Amino acid sequence: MPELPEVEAVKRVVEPQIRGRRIQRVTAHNPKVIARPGAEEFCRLVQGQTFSTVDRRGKFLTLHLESGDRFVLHLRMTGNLLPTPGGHPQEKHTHLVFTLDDGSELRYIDLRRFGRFWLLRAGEEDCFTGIDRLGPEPFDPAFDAAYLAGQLARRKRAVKECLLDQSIVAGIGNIYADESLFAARICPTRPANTLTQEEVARLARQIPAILRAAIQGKETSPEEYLASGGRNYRGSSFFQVYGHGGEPCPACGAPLCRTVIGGRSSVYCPCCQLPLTKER
DNA sequence: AGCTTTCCCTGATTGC
DNA sequence: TGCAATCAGGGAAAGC
Repeated sequence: MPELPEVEAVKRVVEPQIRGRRIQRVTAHNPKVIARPGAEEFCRLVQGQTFSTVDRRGKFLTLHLESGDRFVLHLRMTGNLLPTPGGHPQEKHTHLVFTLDDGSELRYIDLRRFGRFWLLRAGEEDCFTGIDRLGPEPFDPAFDAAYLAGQLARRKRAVKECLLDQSIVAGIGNIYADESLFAARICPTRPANTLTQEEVARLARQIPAILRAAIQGKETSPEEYLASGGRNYRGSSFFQVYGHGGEPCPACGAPLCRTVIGGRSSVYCPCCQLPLTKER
């Protein structure tokens, strides 16, 4: 489940491998991963173009082409973007293959087929992908305690659900929502509008800190990335609470609670992240 | 506008 | 051994 740090890791490892490479051919094994335009037109328009830079915004990647055209890509749950040498064995669930001018390939692999590609022409405004509806990047100076307080104050839903809302802040998924709330010592079920100023300030500070640390931990080489099939982010030993329900809290030793919030599996410490009490 | 529900997908796991 | 039910979850869309 790639979130901001994993998508950033993909950007960093993929960009230098495709930049300046000309696309000789595009093969769409599964047309459904191409949301716009149709698969046939997509392949025709992209063929012969040359890759330029790669950008990340929230969990979206934008692969720029030298013409000014660009792909937008969302990996959703199980998408992988994998540069491979020519002749590399093809994995199951490979939906899209870009054959490059040095014989290497850029492949899109996605077990559950939730991921999507969009092609936008040079200068074309993006009102298709959802990037235009994203909230600020967690590293943007605009994402501060005052902004977050304003967003949370008008919502009654659980604070964790708000962190998962991409229009409030971009890039957080289930893992880093739990990790950020643990670091800020806030119970994930707390109604968003009941957080104190201090709690909001802690959360606004911890979110970028947790994500920055995760990005640093995701640094990978092209060889290592290829060997993992583009799934090097699967490791979870790094996490304090995510995936550790029932185990002792790393801070206080109390058993971590597992519950479901907004349909998402959630883990928190019942001792460090106290639920709302009457005094508050 | 905010919130809830449903849908899209397949592999792993569980139950009979 | 085999088959069905359940779960995992990011985001769009529809309905309240």
